Formats: sequence, C-alpha cells, structure tokens
Amino acid sequence: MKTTYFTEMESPLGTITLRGTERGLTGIFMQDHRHGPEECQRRGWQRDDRRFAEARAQLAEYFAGKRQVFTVAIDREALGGTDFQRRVWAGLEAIPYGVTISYGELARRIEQPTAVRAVGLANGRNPLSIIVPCHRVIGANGKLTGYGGGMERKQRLLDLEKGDLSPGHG
Amino acid sequence: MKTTYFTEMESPLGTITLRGTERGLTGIFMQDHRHGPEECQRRGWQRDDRRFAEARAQLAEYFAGKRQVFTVAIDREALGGTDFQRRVWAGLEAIPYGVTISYGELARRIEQPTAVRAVGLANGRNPLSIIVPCHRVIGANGKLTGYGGGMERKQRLLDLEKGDLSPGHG
DNA sequence: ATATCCGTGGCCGAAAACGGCGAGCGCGGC
DNA sequence: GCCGCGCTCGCCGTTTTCGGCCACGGATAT
Repeated sequence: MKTTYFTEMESPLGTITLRGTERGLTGIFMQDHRHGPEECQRRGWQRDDRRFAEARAQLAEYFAGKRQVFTVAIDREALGGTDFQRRVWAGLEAIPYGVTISYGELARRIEQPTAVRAVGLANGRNPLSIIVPCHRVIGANGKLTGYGGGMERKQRLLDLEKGDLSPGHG
Repeated sequence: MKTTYFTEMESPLGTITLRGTERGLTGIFMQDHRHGPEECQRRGWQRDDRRFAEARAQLAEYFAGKRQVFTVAIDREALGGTDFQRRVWAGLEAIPYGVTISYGELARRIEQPTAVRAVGLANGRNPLSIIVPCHRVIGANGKLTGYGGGMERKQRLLDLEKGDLSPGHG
C-alpha cells in the first residue's frame, strides 16, 4: 500500500490541506471543502510538511499574484476518477489563467455537448483545486453557480486572476 | 494493454475455445458456454494456434483418458474474479480426478458453510473449465444440477473420469 | 430581468433479482 | 413404517435495476 502524506498551510482563503504520495501531489482541499476528505478519512495519512515545500511555495506565489502556471509534481495515477471525470479535468487544465468558460463550453470541448450537468458534477469532484482550475468554469449566464470550497472562495480566486489583489471580499 | 490470444480445438465435446496471454492460459470455453465470452467480445483477441500447443496436447490426452493432472502454464493474475470466487476456484483445484463433492461440501471447505448458493454461482463463473474441475461438484442428492457448458457435457466429463470412454452420450 | 420547467447524462447507493443449494416437511404409495 | 418426491424457505455473493442527485442551459412565461 502506497503511503499517503499530507500537510496544512495558511492562505488568504483560510487553511488549506495538501495531500500527496511519494510521486507527487494528489489533492488540495479548503476548509469545509464539499467533496474533500472527511477528518476520519485522514486517518492513515502521514503528516510530512517538508515534502510539500515546493507545492506550498508555488501556491504562495499564486496567491501573491506572481504565478500563473504550476509546475509542481502531480501523481496523476493516484488521482483516481472515472474516464469521464478525467476527461473533464483534462479540459479544465486547458483553460488559461484569468479566463472563464461556461459548463456548456467545457462539455463541448470534451465532445459531449449535452452532458452539461454531468460536467458540473465531475467538476465538483476535482481533487486538485486551484492547480486544476475548476474555478474558471461558471454558468452560461455569468453567475458562478457553485464551488466545492464555497462560492466566496471561487469569487476570490477569479478576482485574484483578474489582477484584483484586494484582501477584502466585497 | 496486454494482448489476449486465442485458438480453437476440436474435442469429443465439440469445438472448444482456448484463451490466454503471454504468461499462460486464461480461459477454456465450450460452444454456447453460458458465461463464456460472446463472439463480439472476442474482438481484440489475436489468433495464435502455436502458442496453445501444450494446452491442446494436454487436453487431448485428458480426453483420451490418459491424463489426470494438468501442468500447462496458467496466467492466474489475468483470471480476474472476486476474492470469494478465487477462493471457490482454489477449492475446486483441490478435488482429485474422478471424485465428486457437493456444493455444500465445497462451501464448508472454504469455510463459509452457509454460502452454498453463492458457491454455485462462483462455480459457474470459473473461466478454466476442465482444468479447474468445476464439473466435479454436484448436488447433495447426486444430481448434476447445472453446468456452464451444458449438462450433457458435465455428464460426459464425469463418465470419462470414471473410466467410461464410450463416445455415446447414453 | 426573473422565475419556472424540463431534458439531459453520469454517478452512486440502495434494493431487488438471481442463481449450478440444501435442509426440513408433508404427503402419498408401498 | 419407510422411502421418494415436491414444495418452501433461508442462505449469500454478484449483478442488475432504479431513483435520486446535481456546480446546466435553453425555452417559455411573467
């Protein structure tokens, strides 16, 4: 059985939990993250702050507005997910920094134009918040419509990527 | 993806399909085998008669009444099956040539004495007919009760192992 | 604009169906 | 009495079905 490591870090969005294996990152979860791992599931994980130094640094840069692309190692095998979900997540990674698209557009990009709601679901299962930018997908009408980490956080991330670094949430 | 090979051979029981990988045998199916691979599933398999020379030879000897134990290579990993099923199949391999036991007895041997019907099911999923002798399990009352390849074939196999080589099915 | 209504598609958990059984019982035939 | 037979019922892992859930979007109605 491959060991699962984790650490925690502070951010403008509150405490964030990082999860990974020896091969790389496998999860980024906010406090009260909707589909995040429950406290109880964390049993068996092994705390190891040093292992996440690079990830932590890159996220800090991101929050400071000084990083648009992540290069930290990811253990993609350990990400799991169904075929469909993985295709959706791949679609997410193709959305550039600061850009938003709609759920319908994402559905079209993975060539299942009618699977719009399913795309929404899969989006919510994305384990690698921020790095796999599920926050860049919004409703066709421009509303945010939902986020595993909470809507305010989604708004904050989008503001950040628009160059708005104000710490307030207004 | 590991390649799947197959071939066909004639036998007193009709045409038999052999399936395998580079590591060994993974399936033996009769015509109209109940849980055998459908014709359509066979797509992607690659015909290779030579690869099965040894299996074919040993089966021929068996049908001639001249072989009681098989030594041909088996790719056990590729056999699949749930934990339960694999335990049942392991139980099957422990039944000697020419001997029959009941489903209940088999259930007891794998230490789940009440899982009798489940044992019956698992028995039917055995992919390696003949070599893994699922035909040696019969009802507690002595009736054959069922066989993936058809009851007559089960009877023929049992007759063969009793030393009765008559080709007729009476 | 805003609200309501559906069609949609994948996923997940629950529930039911499904057997390659077997023990227990009642019944009729001898 | 003593079978043998048929029926019922409990058994249990697997498979299938089903219903709900939802981070949508377009159409229609206020």
